[in-house]
Amino acid sequence: MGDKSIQKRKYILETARKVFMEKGFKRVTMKDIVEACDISRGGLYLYFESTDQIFLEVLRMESLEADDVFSDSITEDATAADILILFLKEQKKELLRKNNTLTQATYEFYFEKELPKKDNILKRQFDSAVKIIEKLIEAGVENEEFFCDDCKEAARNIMFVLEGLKICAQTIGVTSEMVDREILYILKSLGVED
Amino acid sequence: MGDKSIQKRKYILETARKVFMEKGFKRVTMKDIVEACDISRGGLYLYFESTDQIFLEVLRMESLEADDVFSDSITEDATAADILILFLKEQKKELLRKNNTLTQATYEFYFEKELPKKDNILKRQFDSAVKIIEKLIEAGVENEEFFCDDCKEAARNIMFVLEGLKICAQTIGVTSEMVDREILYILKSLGVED
DNA sequence: ACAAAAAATGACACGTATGTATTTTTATTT
DNA sequence: AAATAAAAATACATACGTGTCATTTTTTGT
Repeated sequence: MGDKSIQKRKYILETARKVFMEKGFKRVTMKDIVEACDISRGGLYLYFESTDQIFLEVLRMESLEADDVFSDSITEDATAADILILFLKEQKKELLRKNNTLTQATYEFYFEKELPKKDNILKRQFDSAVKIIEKLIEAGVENEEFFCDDCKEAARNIMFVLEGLKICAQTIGVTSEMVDREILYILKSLGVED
Repeated sequence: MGDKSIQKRKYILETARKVFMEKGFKRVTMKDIVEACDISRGGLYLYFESTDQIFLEVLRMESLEADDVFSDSITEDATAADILILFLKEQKKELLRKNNTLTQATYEFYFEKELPKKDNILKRQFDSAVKIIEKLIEAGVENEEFFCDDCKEAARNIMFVLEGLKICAQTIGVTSEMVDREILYILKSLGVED
């Protein structure tokens, strides 16, 4: 596979990502991707053999980028509380994005595929986020910024709340104010008085 | 529509419910329901005009039953903490049920239909659960069982955690221990020491 | 028991998604 | 520039889901 082929593969993935963002996972067909990429049906099969494969690769791209944003923010020179707030604000922005269909698409994909619950991209993302938040809280406790008995559990709790907000945003809708209240509640539970 | 028709309608809905529980929403076709009910394609269309309609009615049934279970538990003669623990245990049982595909199906349905976020069954269920938990916490605060500044926000927080656990159970998997730890965390945040 | 009405059936026509195989176009090599 | 290889496009065969409709079966009333 030549350099040009690799470029085209990448182009297809990027275009497909947009399609998934517009339509979710289940409503995207090979035809949709073909049309978005302005290539032929047969051509697409030369690069990918199913929408599943395409979506998985899109997800992989996505998770790499997410990690980057994450590590960028924690290398900032700020207090633990600052970083946590930054992180929560970032999450808020993400989960309030109108028609955040890539999130939907991910859920749909996992629902349909009945993937192994033990080892999948989502789980790895979740676990790594928990670890980072845990470290953050530990640092905050050292600094006496936070008060917390069980940092790991506190970190997990934050992630569950965020997941809850995310799915609610996609189904019953959440307002900016609701998210803010949750963020305040989280901070207060760590003993942060604003 | 005679009494017999009503019976048959009910029979179809109950059978369809099982099908949705096995396959989710998106993978269920009229054919699946027809075969499960052991009736003909045309016959089904006499009672329902789409899988959407069937699913919505199944959901409605479900939400009515859920309300019943709920009010049963709060009429018990017990302390606020007891009732809250009972409720959380009930939720735990529900969310750990292997292949809880009706939950999945509900999400899939809401993803696909892009229903009004303001007024839908899920939202009504969520809001009513928040209200009940809020009342419960208020009662607990009166009793000095709980400590809590903002009962409404605490109630909302509990619901978001539960929603987070629910979606995680369906995608990345959660263990019984993880749920227990969350329940303890919730109780501790209300000042309950076990 | 028979006619009329109601309910149920199964086949049909239509649309759409998939994957492959053949043909055509484009690129590469000598 | 011709021959060969690679890439892309098109057409095709298959499969499946939907909704309707003519026909058959069952139920109901007299």
